[in-house]
Amino acid sequence: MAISKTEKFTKTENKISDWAKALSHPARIKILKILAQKNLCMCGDIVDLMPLAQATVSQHLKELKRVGFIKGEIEGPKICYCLDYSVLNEAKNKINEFLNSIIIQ
Amino acid sequence: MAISKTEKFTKTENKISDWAKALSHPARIKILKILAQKNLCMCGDIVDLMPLAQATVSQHLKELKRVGFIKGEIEGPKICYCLDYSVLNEAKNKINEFLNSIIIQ
DNA sequence: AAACCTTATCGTATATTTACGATAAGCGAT
DNA sequence: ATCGCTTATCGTAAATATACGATAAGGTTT
Repeated sequence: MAISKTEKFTKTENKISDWAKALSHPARIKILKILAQKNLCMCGDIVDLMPLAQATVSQHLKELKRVGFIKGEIEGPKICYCLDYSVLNEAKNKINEFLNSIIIQ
Repeated sequence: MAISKTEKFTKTENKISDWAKALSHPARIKILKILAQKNLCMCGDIVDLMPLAQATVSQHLKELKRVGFIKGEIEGPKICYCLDYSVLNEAKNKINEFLNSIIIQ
């Protein structure tokens, strides 16, 4: 974009769109699914299951971390990723609330 | 991006992320809100309520039309936009279903 | 410490997104 | 037909996003 117009919109509008942005790539949807199935997951295992290079997966993980959907903890030489259910729940509720508010009159 | 990797992901992963992409800008969240309040809305009225130039608003409307969240009908010289509740409902349900599937074990 | 494994970051290329002014395209009224 | 109004599209600039190989950074093991 040219210049960010974040300040022209409300906090809620920015929050909803920011969560949506984190969900706006199929790779990130797939990563969230993988983490949901395994509960805890070594970074390397995620990379193995993804059709993308390690560096690219790392970038997607960073974006998911940015909004707080996942957390990573150092486990020796590896990193153990897991979902942050409280943030995911908040996002789920607020997105749902928003969509309901525009659908139901 | 370099090369699109859409074919490497499932139809559902692509669908969810595509809906999320449409919601990934505060301007588009605001446009949906405006349309929800007014039910029907002339394009010009939307432009007047947005902190962006007419050409930019038109681009955002195009993205919302692309995924089917809104429809536009020609009304003489103007264009009347409205929400497509069936598509919005489908998106709401599928996004909610997805988030529930990763939150609830 | 050296070799090894794991993952983040850097550098880079390309595509896409966002934003805007200017213009075109379509309709209504004069 | 021309003028005025409305909105999409074009052209363009700048920012972001996506992808990958290469490298760095940090821990383990030998």
